[in-house]
Amino acid sequence: MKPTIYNVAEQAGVSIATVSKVINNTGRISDKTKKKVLKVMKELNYQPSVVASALTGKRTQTIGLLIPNIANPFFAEIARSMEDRAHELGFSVVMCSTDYQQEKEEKYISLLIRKQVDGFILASGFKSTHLIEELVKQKIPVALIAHDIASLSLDTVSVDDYKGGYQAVSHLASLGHERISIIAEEVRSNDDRIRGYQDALEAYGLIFDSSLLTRTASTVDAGKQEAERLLRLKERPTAIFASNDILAIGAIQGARACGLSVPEDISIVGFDNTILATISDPPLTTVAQPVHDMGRHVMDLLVEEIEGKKTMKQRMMLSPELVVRNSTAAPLIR
Amino acid sequence: MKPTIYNVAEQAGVSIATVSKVINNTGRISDKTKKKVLKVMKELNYQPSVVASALTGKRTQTIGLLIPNIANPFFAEIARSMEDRAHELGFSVVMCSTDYQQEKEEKYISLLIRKQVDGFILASGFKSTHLIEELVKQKIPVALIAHDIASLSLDTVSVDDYKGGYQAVSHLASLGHERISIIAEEVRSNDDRIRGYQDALEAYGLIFDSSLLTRTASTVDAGKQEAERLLRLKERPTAIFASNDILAIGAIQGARACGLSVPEDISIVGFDNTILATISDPPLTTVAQPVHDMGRHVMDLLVEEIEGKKTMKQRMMLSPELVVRNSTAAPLIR
DNA sequence: CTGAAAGCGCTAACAA
DNA sequence: TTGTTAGCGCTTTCAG
Repeated sequence: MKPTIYNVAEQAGVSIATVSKVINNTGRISDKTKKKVLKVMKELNYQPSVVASALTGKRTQTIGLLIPNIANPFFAEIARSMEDRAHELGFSVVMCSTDYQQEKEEKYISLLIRKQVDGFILASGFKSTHLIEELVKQKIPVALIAHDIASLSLDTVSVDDYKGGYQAVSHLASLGHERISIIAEEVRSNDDRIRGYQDALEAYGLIFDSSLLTRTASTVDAGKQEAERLLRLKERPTAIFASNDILAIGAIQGARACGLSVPEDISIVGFDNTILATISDPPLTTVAQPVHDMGRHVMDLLVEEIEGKKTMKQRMMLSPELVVRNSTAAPLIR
Repeated sequence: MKPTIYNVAEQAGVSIATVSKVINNTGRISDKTKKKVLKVMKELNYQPSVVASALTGKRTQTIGLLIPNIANPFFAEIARSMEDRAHELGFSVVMCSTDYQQEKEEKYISLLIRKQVDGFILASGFKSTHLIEELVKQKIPVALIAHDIASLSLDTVSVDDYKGGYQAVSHLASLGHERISIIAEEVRSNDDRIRGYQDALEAYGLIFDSSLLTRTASTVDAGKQEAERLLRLKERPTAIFASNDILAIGAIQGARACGLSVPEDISIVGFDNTILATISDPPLTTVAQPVHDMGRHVMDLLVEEIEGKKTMKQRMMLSPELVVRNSTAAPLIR
């Protein structure tokens, strides 16, 4: 059997209260007995039970992470950064892929509540706002990553999507492109990227042509289809801003399918700067989200919340950064 | 406060024992009281505490997953399939990325033991064999995925690496390639892929040239470097078998850096069939691991073990399957 | 068919 | 400085 606090107490000739105190470093214990207890714990290879301690009202030291899909590189990379920070702070993370289904969101939240997780991190794509309100009502700490919900006052870490869109399009416009198309994903965060796109156009004196704006699901194929469609327009764009790397890679494929080469005939910029951007051919110019910082910061916010050393909810909006690679160039003179 | 079993007992006018029985569907309860209790549970929105029940010796319904890095697409995809099956079976999974560091392996295992996970799944790249033995000794269920440890009798689901290597190289040889190189990752599972490579060569009457065999770390850059080196050999290979998609993509880049085009001048095949293979340019011919089945099967094995309905450890070796895309072709006649 | 009561391993007053 | 004790929320005999 695994040793319990009773075993070490007995072995050390003290009470369980004393053992508990040395485990948690609380109360005042003489050096001598402390040393003795520590020694016995080591000898018995005693590991305090988190379960038992959680039952007395302490934390489970685990946090629930709800993301759309861990198999998506962007989310996997964010998850990794959160996991690392969580471990540094003494927490474990249980992962739940929701596939954007409210049914799963609900199921996993209630499951994790029963398991007494100390808090939740909800990634972009989380739809069930009413569940968040419920959590707040139950005083369960929640933080948002990679999206913001204006109507709710929550700890939030997101990226400045407007700025990201603006940067991407400015880059293209400053290269000399005048017909710039956008392929956006069908999610809320993309609204800001689109606004950034529009404002950048305007800043460069370009007119916004709604036939150059298209929204679709986030798959390589969808990106390819849309790009092909756009490139078959009578007045085709010379540049495409895709709202994530997957769509951008689809767009590259679409361009090639139309017999165009990237970046000579058409420039393409993505968003996220996932591993996909580095291995694409040509390497993708893309707007990088500071994934590492984002993960670290939400976890910090959430844990502070959990440990009660916070008075206010905090929203952090980090800046994206354009990473120029080889999928963009000046348009050919024609 | 969250309602407890006492609240519902009181509200329903029965004892907590009765409530417990209806929760767990144990013992014999009259339909009438059962219905009443159920009703009260619903009214109070009662959720039994997993923590409390775990303390009485029941399961925590959570399993620990140790993988090298969730940000690596191959592991992310496997993790996803395991997560799905776990949820279907009523378990949660907590993820731990070990970065191939024994220090982390040890830390996470001991952490999860304290949290009373019901079992562990250790993915390829797990090094600390002694820790596994320790788990076995403590009667904690363990299963292995994507690798096998011959010396240990464990539930294991892996892929036939030998066969995968054989398939990859057979494909190349049957296309007419005679100088086939291999870039392998520095991990044990790759030994079998190399044996498959060698045997396939022999089967096609080709001689094994050790200068065409190289081992390296698994990064795009390493793949590129090695490919460049190989392609600068006086008698350069006309095909490269890379032992995973990342290396293969690096190899494609290396080939291009040497002014060669894929697959016209050089054929390249990868391994894993991750998302990377589908977005690479050209799309990568690669050996697919049946990730979905693998995840499902380990989880099934582990859970059976956890629930004690198993008498023997089981090893499953699934077959890989060659997926032919556009990175391979017959060599040019010269 | 139902309930009383003894734990599960640990924490936190409160005494001593 | 150390120990006694009453829970935490649930499961499980064992009586009734």
